[in-house]
Parts: sequence; structure tokens; C-alpha cells
Amino acid sequence: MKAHLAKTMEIPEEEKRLENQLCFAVYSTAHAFTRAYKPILDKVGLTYPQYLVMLALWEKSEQAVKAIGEQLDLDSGTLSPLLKRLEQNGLIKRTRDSRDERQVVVSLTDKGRAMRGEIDTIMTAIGQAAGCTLEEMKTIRGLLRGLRSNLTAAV
Amino acid sequence: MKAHLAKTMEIPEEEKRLENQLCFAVYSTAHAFTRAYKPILDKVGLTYPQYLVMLALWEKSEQAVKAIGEQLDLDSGTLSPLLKRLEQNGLIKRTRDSRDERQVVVSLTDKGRAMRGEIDTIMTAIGQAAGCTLEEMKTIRGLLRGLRSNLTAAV
DNA sequence: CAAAATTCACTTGCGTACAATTTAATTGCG
DNA sequence: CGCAATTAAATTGTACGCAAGTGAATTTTG
Repeated sequence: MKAHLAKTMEIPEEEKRLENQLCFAVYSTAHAFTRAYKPILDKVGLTYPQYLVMLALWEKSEQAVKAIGEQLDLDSGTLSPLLKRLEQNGLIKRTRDSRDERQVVVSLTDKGRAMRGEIDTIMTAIGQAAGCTLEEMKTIRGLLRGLRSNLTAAV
Repeated sequence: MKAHLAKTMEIPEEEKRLENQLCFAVYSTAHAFTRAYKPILDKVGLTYPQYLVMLALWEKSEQAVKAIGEQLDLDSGTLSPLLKRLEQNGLIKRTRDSRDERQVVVSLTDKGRAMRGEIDTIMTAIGQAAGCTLEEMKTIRGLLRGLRSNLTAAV
């Protein structure tokens, strides 16, 4: 991918408007997603970031905090209190790894495992709300992955 | 746009993985943007949401809190403390509207107006970091607008 | 092998987000 | 006109995000 504007080229005023910022499109869509998830996730007692952690655990039911952080791109400063709340709600268990006492292994409880039964209901509801075709979904997903990887590499 | 999956159709396991969620692609790209902006905005002493408010004010230098909230899709619970910080930093001024005392009119100070001079530097830097063509940018922006409008309508 | 460097999770502090409540001002309706 | 409903902003309480720092465990290195 190439830079869209050369350094010497003036940025047109129209491109400086809030509504035309790509970052804002991403930012506001992220909020729209969170709001769309809220009534659905309220029913099962999860927040949206907690739901993402559960998705990671439903894929692999025993993971260190660090591994979860790598998938979600979140650090322990965010995850520690979040995981504590999931534990208080009885969905996960946290135990020190006996092989490496620095690590905390997060694992699903029966209740946490059982909650995976809601996944189809949740995803269908969100799919309806997003209201785009599988094709569009894949297109956006792919474009965002490229964008994210550029942004991450740049820092 | 049509729903991508009929209610009676099973969702394939692959589509249930965290990495394949459209919501997660949006969520993690939003974070990547915030991180990419951080070193750039640190230089001018703004956070990313504060920068978005400044963009709105650089377009129209006097606006009620409500009007700003409508553009950013944020409520006064978020904006009130944020605007207080912008005021403390001397970038904006807040005054009660004499025609309608319920409203608080936010306006740029000279310092806030002067900061617009940084906009080209900031946008060029982010454009480089995002590293996509103007074409791609417009494509993603357009797709996200559609997605956001669907999600908002659904709630 | 022991000291230094690194790693992992936790904690603290600050700044969003957002629901819900509060207070003050304005509008609308009988 | 007068009171109820509405509106705008601020406040309170909960939950992220993330930088920076702490402390304990492990790895690296001299």
C-alpha cells in the first residue's frame, strides 16, 4: 500500500472535516457495535469486552492472561480487573501456573462453558443488526485487518 | 442490505472465532488508531477524543454541547468532563447561552484556533501510518458508514 | 553459580463511555 | 396564565483502556 497523499500536497479542506476522517468512521462504528450488543449481552450478564474474552476462551478453554491479551490486543492493566469480574460472576477460574508461577491460567467453569450455548443467538442477532451480506462482511473485515496491521506496524 | 445468514441456518464454527468477528475487526482497529495517534497528539497535548472535539470546533467555532455530542455520538456524561479539561488547557471557552440558559456554548479561544495549524501535520502523519490509498480510504469509510447506520437503526 | 535483566500479572492514576439521576430552564397544553 | 412535560448539562457510579510502577518468578549472562 502507498501513502494516499504526498507530503508536499495540500490536504483539501473537505478531507479535514470530522465526518470524513477514516479514524472517526472506525471509532463511531465501534461505539455503534457496542450499543447494538448491549441489550443482547445484558441478557447473559456480559459486557462487550467480557464477551470478547469469552469468545477467546470458547476457542481454547485454558489460557494464560498474556495469551488472551495477545488475541484481544489488551494489556493486563485492562484484563486483570475484567477477569476478576468474570470470576466473580462464576464464568472463569484463575489459578497460578505451577510450572511458571508468574503466569495466571484462566479457565472456563461449567457455567462459562454452558454459556457458549448462547453464541448462535447472539451472533444471529448481531448479524441482523449489522444487516450486511456475508460478502460485505468479509470485505470490511479484510480491509480493516490490513489497516490495523499498517497502523500497528507504524508505531 | 440483507441479513447475511437466515435464522434457520447454522453458523459455521469458523465464523464463531474471535478473529473472524466483524465487530472485533472494528474494535481492534479503533484501538490501533488511538495508539497511532497517541505520539502525534501527545506533542500538542490532546487525547484522541479531545482531538475529535477540536475537529468539530475547527469546522464551526461556536457550538452547544448537544451539537458536538450529535456529531461525535457522545452524551454530556462523556463530554462535560472532557470539555472541562479542554477549557483548563485554554483551548476552549464555555459560556451559558443567554437566549437559552440551559445550553452551554463551547467556543474556541485564540490558542484553540491557533492549534488548527497542526492539522496538516497530524493528518499527514496518520495518513502515512494508515498507509492506504485515497481509494481504499473512501471504500472503507463508505462501508463503515453503512454498517454504522444499520447498527444504529437496529437498536 | 550469582547478579542482572527480563517477564508476568497486579495495581494506581487518568481519561473516556455510558446508564441513571439531578437540577435548572424552557415549552406546551389545558 | 400556570403547571406538567420536556430539554440541556452536569453529576454519580460502573467498566473499560492504557501508561507507569511494583513485586515476585524466571531467564540470561558474566
